[in-house]
Amino acid sequence: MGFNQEKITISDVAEALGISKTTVSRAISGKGRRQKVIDYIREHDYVPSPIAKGLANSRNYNIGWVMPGDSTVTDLPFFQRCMIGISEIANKRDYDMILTLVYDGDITALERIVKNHKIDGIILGRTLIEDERVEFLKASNVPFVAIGSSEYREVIQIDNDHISACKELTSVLISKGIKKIALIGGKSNHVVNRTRLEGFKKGVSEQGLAIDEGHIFMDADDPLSVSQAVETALQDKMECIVCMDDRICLAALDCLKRDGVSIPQDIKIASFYNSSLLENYVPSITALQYDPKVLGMEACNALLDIIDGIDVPNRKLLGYEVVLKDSTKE
Amino acid sequence: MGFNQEKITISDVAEALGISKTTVSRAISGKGRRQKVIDYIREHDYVPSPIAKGLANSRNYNIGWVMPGDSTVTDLPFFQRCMIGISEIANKRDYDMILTLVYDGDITALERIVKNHKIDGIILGRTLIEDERVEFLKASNVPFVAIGSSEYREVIQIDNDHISACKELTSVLISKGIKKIALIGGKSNHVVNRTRLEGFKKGVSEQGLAIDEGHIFMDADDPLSVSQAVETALQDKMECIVCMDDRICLAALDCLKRDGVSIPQDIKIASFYNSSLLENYVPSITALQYDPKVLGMEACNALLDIIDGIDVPNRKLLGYEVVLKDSTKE
DNA sequence: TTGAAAGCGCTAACAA
DNA sequence: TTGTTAGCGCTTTCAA
Repeated sequence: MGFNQEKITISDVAEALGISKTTVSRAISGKGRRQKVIDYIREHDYVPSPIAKGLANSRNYNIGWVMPGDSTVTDLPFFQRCMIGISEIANKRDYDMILTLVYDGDITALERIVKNHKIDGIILGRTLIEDERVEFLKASNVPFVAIGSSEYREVIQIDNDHISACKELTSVLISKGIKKIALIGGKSNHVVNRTRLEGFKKGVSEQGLAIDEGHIFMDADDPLSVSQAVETALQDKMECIVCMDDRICLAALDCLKRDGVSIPQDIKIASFYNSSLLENYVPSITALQYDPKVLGMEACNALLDIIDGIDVPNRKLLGYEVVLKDSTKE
Repeated sequence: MGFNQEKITISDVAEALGISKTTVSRAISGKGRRQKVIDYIREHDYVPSPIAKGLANSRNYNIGWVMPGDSTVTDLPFFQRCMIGISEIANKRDYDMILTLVYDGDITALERIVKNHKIDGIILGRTLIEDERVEFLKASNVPFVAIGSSEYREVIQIDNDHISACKELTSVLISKGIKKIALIGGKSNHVVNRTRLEGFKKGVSEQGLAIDEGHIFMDADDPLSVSQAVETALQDKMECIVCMDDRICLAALDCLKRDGVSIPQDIKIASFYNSSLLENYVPSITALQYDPKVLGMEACNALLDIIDGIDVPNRKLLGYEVVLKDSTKE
């Protein structure tokens, strides 16, 4: 059973050294510090079995990384970067990552790893306003953290500081003299979009402008809706279009190009999220810059801390950069 | 330790029913069939601990899915689709998937899951001509299968039938009267690219044309190389450009658009790989169509069969579709 | 500090 | 068909 390999166990080590398993175990876990043992296991490269270890203290040294199975091309790079951060930290702390795909309205895959006790904790990849995954996890008492903010107060959250970031970018734009500013946003049941909207409004208010609800286009998550929003913005002679994410921004840019509108002469444009998709665009696009990898690392550290019984803050917000480029030049 | 939950064990079930653990165990694994037991465990929703089960028969009911950590935006959708197929089958067969990112020249993450016995087998995400991952896995005696072909004979491989597919598409194009045909390909140390090249040449030969090595541009894995290749093709008045994958095709289309070359009037274009990136292009692009999800499913089934001691064929090739669209219209 | 022994929850001989 | 027993490889009381 299993694949053959030099299966040297803790008993072997104990026997070879003429001491008890207990001593070996202690030496390994840093309690007893017997150099002999350390040397021996290194030399014979003995690796403790995580399965046995798991059985002994009901853990399996795996965490679950839950990603929406229906992620679009544009989401993927973000999740990939998070994932890199997660697995880097996980491995460093001797954990591995079980990847689970869940779909809207079907969380069976999540239920299975929890019920089967395949994981010691879970990292949630994106949060919704009403999130059945969160509900389920709370009910089943599994340690978990969410990447992205959540309205559920008790949930441990790691997020970028979208509010401050969006507020700042908006504010900076307005302070450059822009008065008529439109916002095109994605699905409003994604927490992140709500948060960005909030930041935007704060930025507008901060600069003493009125919120122009007529030019805030939410739920524009397909090219057609974006196109309609852009057309309206053009007709109403808006000076700047702010897009909530890279995909929307790209769609908007497409429309503008199609219509022969030049940037930034005819209209300015900016994005609340930068990504590889947007990076090489000409003209260069003013955008907020985050680091999803760090998000993953922080989330993983938080989760493992919780598992280890260490207290972690309920909410951690990470930094951002406002990067001004040609698309908003005077 | 671990999160609290109604931890009902096999002993509890045995005691409650006044029978032995063995009988319960057998009933569960379908040996003994005692309806009483089945009913009881369903009712009290008892879930056997995979950790204990694992310890007892040295398995952990996890498979490793090894993906290149430095995948580009264009690769991601392919891997995602594979992944969906893998986890679907894995879950169905009561396994979970540990995701491991490896980098060119750094396979430590792979080594760790193997050495730590965290997985019962491995699926490799892409194959290289000289593959240190393959070397390592062979040496360490872990069951594994590769998605994509490999030159290592003994390796179990699941792949699309690229040779036939590329041959057929090439052949079809030529049979429509095209004589001067250029090929732009990616990294030649990727097995898939070698295979596609081979299929292309076969198609050309099949139609009685000579291989025009001067217009086969390999290792064009950046926009600049693609651009140079396209320019050469245009200068030399090629009638058709065939691209090895969607990314290259997209880059080529960019060049053509930039140069004001119209498709298919001025030049025809086709791709050996279709994807969501290419799908909505105008004009529609002639391309080969595969299903990465099926690839994942087949790979997973093969791996689990191997783990279960069932023989599987060394090589399995999946189907494809040649989809002719506007980009190659007369 | 060290070791003997029990136990984590399951499976697999071996007997009955 | 059923039960008894002995592990799987580790951690952790509890004494020494």
